[in-house]
Amino acid sequence: MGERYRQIKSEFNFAEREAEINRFWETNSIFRKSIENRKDSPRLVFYEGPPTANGLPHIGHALARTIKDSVCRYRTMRGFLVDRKAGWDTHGLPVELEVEKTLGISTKDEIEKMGIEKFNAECKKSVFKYKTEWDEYTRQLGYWIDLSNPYITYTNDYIETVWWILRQFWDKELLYKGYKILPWCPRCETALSSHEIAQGYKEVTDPSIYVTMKLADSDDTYFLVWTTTPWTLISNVAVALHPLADYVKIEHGGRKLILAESRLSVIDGEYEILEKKIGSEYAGLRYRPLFDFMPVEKGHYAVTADFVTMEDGSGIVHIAPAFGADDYDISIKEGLSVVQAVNTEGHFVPEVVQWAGRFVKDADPEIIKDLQKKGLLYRAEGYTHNYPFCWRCDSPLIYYARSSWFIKTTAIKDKLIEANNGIAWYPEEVGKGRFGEWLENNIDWALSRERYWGTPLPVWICDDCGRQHCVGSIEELRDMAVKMPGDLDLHRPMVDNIKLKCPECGKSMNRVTEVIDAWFDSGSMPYGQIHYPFENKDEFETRYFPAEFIAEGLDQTRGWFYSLLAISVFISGRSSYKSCIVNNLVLDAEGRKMSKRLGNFVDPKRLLNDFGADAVRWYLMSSSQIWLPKRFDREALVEVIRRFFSTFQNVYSFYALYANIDDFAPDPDFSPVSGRPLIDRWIVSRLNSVVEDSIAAFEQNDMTRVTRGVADFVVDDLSNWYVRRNRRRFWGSQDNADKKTAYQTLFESLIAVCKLTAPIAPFIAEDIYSRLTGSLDGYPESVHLCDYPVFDAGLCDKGIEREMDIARKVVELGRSARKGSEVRTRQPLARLIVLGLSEEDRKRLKSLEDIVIDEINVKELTFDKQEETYFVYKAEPDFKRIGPKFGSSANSVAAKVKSLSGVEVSKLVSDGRLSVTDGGREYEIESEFVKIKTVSNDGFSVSVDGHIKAALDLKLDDGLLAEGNARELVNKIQNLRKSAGLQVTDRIILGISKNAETDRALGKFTEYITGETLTDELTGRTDLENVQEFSLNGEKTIVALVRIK
RNA sequence: GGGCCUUUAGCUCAGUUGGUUAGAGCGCGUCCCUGAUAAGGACGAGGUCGGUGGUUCGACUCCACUAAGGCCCA
Repeated sequence: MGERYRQIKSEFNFAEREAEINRFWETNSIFRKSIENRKDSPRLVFYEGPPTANGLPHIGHALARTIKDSVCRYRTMRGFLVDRKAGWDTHGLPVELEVEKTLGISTKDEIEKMGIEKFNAECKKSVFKYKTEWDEYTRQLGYWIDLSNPYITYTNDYIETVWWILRQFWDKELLYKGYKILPWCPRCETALSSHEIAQGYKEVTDPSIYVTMKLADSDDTYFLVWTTTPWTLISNVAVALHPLADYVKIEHGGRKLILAESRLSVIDGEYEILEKKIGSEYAGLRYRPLFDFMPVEKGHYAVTADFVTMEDGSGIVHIAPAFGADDYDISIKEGLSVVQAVNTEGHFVPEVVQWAGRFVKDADPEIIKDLQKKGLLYRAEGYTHNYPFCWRCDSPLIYYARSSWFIKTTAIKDKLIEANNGIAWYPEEVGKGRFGEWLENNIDWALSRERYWGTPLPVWICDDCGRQHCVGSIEELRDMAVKMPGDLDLHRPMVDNIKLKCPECGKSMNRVTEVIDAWFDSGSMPYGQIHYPFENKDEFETRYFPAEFIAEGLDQTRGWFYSLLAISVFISGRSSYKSCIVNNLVLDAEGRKMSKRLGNFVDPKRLLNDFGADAVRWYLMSSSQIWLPKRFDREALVEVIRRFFSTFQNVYSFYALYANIDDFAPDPDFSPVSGRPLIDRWIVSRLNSVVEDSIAAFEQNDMTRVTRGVADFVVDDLSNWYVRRNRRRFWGSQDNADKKTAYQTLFESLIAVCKLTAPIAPFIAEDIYSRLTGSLDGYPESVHLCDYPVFDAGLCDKGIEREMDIARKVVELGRSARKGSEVRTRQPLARLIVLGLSEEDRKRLKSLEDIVIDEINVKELTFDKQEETYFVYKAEPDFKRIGPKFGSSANSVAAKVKSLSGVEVSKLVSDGRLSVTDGGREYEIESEFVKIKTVSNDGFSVSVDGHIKAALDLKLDDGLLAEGNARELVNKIQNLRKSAGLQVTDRIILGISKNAETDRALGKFTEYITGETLTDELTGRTDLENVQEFSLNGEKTIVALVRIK
């Protein structure tokens, strides 16, 4: 026997097979060839969102990467050149945090003490801490991306591009220094930008307290003031009321309180309203401060502000300009003092003697207690709301007045919105909804970070004349530098040490100390990855920009999607990506977010080892739409293997088993599809329909539809119908044309399935493909070097598909009827009668009658219209419906329904209603009131599906019984052969005991029995080596056999 | 408080422009097949399509309100 097609070993393991394929790809540079192959083809630009390698990859990365890889592979197979350059995001707080942890330090003081140079050196080392794991993960997942030449955001080239971009903003006066209230991380001691705080909202319960502030010129009147941040009370300078809202002064518990009328519900117990005024009438009223740690030059009186709401609190809010954007704006307007009782680490300053050095949030309970002691606390409770936390270190953020550098994105807001409208978002809602909303509410990008490991902000300021200059290239730096270091590294502290000569006054200029938001780095990657414009300037628009697509998780909406858009809209006037595929989170099996706290992370490495990358990839694409939150389900993953992969492999194994015996080599010229049998033309047509739909789905980035369509085809059509129906064609020992045609059709189908599957399950596709083509000439060495299948309308015949649908439907009905009759399939029956088909469908079915006859094991397929010959309709009352309609007479109606004749029920079914008279009363029965059943007439077994009915004629005659017995005997003999351990090719001597039933079988079917069972000698002996006794139609029967050596 | 999304069988999910009887896989039950065989297949049970109201001859589908959950933002 030849081994033209390598069989799949039964002990094979997915992960091992994939490792082997990976070696094949690497040894033969398949990835590189897949790109070089297309060197004369149109380019399709793809951008890789850079991960950070100082954390381990998780299952969510597998989702985004599978999408990216599948689309890129698909596009390559469709004839595009798709460059895929990897990238690493290397700057920023997460890196610094990791290093602090390793060094056992936690403040900026400690960093500066050890020296920025040393600290940054550690950061640089730490950046690729898990690079090995990432590379291995990438490889194991089968993610084809060029890891050999990645862009790295910390290189001088990359930073130079970022500087150049910043310089463009500078020249347009869109890079500025401002003083604003910013979300501030007290642990990291730096401000965060809006897209950073967007990453870290959490629901928490904070104190919600009402304090009383005594009016300055009254002994018993107080403002009732609400706040959720007690620690800011120490920096209080004013209280604010809504100018137009109604406020009341009430007598309550022995004192007078002022609060909003609509917030009186916060008062516990009795009160009396003394006066009612609008907010503005209280403006200017002075009050006595709760605390006097901090001097206040101007303040401690009531102001009015539109932002005061009547939704919660008392309608009077406390104002601390240093800790709230609204508060700060008011203070500017009113000229109030800004009191800052908190340092950059979030601790109280020394002046706040009582709590000096305490972290403000920790001091809250004590402050509340203190107020209570002084009798100034009216009420304290909890307030549950979403509060921002640092997205990396998890500290609660505080709003804090700070100077910072900004990019004036609000100046290009309209352009951002316009550019966004031109992006094709998948799914659409993300772009139009979530991202669009975000852009509508755009605020300036807080760019600077008072940190160490990042792209230094290239702004120098003259010590003397104050002139500011933004450096846009290394060359410019060199030109302006007083002294350049030899071995240039564009990081702190080396850059800090470079002084420039002021072009204005000639004095020395120093760099500002800030570095920039790492999101600006990653958003610069279309330019930075090729060192634009210092290199690749001319090819930029033709080869590198914009990307046809990018694909990342939903969490990048405010992150990378935004930074990419903001930068490219400004630099290039349009979006750097034409389409964007957005995937949702991978949740655990209970639908909860995977988190360290819950410990419910799925270990991706283990997953890949246990099930293989293909299964993980296919599962991620097929289980649900990628834009829905995905519940990770191990069982479903196993099911992918069982249903699709195993079936696919099984079909291959079947092909290989027989094609090896015949040493078959495909030759399409030998049998053009048009000349092949109907069932071959059918499977080819189905295949083409799947090709057409897969392409359409891929074009919409709908990988879910692709996977489902392909899997259904392989399982339902190719395996369960085409192969099963055609087994006998492959068995024949003669080498005839029909067998070759069957091989040819199955070969072509398998090759096509390999190609269809290749983008999403690249390993199994490659494996089967290489087994199929390994011994053949003229095939590319890898499925990934092939073109994606092309839809051939000429081979797609919806008529044939419709025919087969009907045939399969009738077969199903026949089986159902078999089941109802309890006549086993082995017993042939005379005929199956089909009713309810149109003339056209009858004709269609007739052409496939052999299939139906064979599947149902009947001698004949006929058609009829006379339903009553085979079954009668029977109506059963549906009490749930009849009851409400007929009330007390429901029972008599039900009885009438039961007594309806078959003819009457037919009429009811066809007309939907039936007029009846019952006990002199006339009414209508509607078809909704009854459940319709069919009852087979004697001698028939009927099954119904909609308007199609199939009736099995149960009459048996001698001939049918004889054949049934023969088949029963064959079945028993085959079982015996198997249990005796015989090979399928072993010849035997067979003995069958003598009785009426075996005589009947042997009378006509001796040849059939001996042929099927490979019997050389048939005897009546029952004392052979292997014996089986059973009942044949009630007669005790013995079969015995022995292998002929 | 705002935006977006989800809700269909015990579980995971389909359900195309509104159209006869709402589907699949798993699980469950009952069987069949035995030359793809430590495979394969069939049949069956199981659903008031989150709820209420509306539009329509007709609603899982469109509209309004509402409930629960998720993500994001204030």
